Amino acid sequence: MIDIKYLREFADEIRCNCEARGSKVDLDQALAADQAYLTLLHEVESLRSERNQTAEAMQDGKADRPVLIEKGKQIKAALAAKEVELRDSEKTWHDLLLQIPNLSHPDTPHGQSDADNKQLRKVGKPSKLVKPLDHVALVAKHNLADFERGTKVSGSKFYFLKNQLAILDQALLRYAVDFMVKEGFEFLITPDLAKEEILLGKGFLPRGPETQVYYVENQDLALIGTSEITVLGYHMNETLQDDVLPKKYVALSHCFRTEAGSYGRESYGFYRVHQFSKVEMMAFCKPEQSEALHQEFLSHEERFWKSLGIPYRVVDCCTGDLGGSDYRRYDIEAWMWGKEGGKGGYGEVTSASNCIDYQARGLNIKYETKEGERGFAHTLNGTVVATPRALIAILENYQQDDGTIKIPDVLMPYCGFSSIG
RNA sequence: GGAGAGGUGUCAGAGUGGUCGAAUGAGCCAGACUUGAAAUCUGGUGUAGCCGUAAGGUUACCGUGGGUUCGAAUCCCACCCUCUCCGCCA
Repeated sequence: MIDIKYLREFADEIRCNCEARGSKVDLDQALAADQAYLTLLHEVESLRSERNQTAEAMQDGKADRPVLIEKGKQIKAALAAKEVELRDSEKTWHDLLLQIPNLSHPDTPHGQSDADNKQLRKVGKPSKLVKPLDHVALVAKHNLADFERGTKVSGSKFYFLKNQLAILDQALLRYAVDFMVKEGFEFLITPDLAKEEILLGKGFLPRGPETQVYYVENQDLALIGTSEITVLGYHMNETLQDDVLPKKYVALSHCFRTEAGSYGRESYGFYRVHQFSKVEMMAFCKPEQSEALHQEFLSHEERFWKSLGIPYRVVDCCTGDLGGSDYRRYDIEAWMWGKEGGKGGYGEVTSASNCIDYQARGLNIKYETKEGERGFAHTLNGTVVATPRALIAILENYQQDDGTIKIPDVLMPYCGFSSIG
């Protein structure tokens, strides 16, 4: 959530930022709602003050009791009506406020969509293959997954992982966890469901036609789309002492996304599915620490993908491609032979975001220094690896001309085999 | 799932209709005493919104949400959570 005081003071800057990000929120409406809310707040508070004074006058017993009681009744009635107005007004105001996206880093490239993202570097080269297959063909060739039965059991975009690929999936997740634990990250396996209030605090849009979230019927629960939600919730309503900051976690969870409205080539095979597993970095820190931590996250991601031997590129996401809570985001895109109709291309495998205080404000996560300085913490998140999407990159880049698939060196100890087929 | 107990400030723990943002103790901070420390003494010590240059004022917060009342930490209702016992279960 954006800082309302900042909005009041720098409305024009926010307006420009909303435009750059392609946000449809009506700022004037939000500002008007804020004014209306404040006016009502003053009215309600002065009525409450009057009520309190009347009740106090009652105690000393000097005044005329029946008169005071009558006055109290009148205040009560007036207050009841105003409080309803106040509550409505607050909801309107809050709903609008939630739609305002985060500020953008000054160096963030301007653009409309992911096509305008700025490539920072390319690392590694795709190996030369006579006739590279895409992962769907490789999976079929080696009996590594079952999409048809996934659909039969759970619907489209569900799958079963099978045999060596299922082992590889586990190996990759475990390798990623070990990789981050070595860096001093605290390991969490989180719940796969979270309360709706946490999703709201994080700034996810609530139940509605555009939602990406699976809700549990008759319960205040949703399946998480990322462990970012549960790890943020972990410190919700807490004040973190600065001697423990930055706090760095590596979290493992399943992730569930409805992927409403996404069809076609981008959802081919494992690329876009309803359920996946993800190893995610999360950090909570003081404001002055977040930029360096963001770079650190990116460097962990790059070292991880380099260690797998997968060619990739890094992009600095443009304003139009940023999520609502992102202040700045870097994506790593891995080489995949199945992209661009078999010619090969880069597909997103990680993203690292600095959300500054946007998420912390919504979830009430603060920091406090010994000197007594208090404020909202900064939060960051970054993917280490998500499966099965990452498996696409491994299968397609490690296939050999003889039809077998090699296992990346670093994963062999986790797999117990060195090739498939 | 059943029975019982309970949820109050950093912690422990009082408070059963007004004088309670909340006793008392501990902790913490500052000061006094001391060569230093301990002990002792004195003072201070929650968060957030709004108004205000500030001093300060005001509102809200005693698990959550409703209700009763002129007035609620205190009474009523619902829910959540914790603990103990029983049952069930990977």
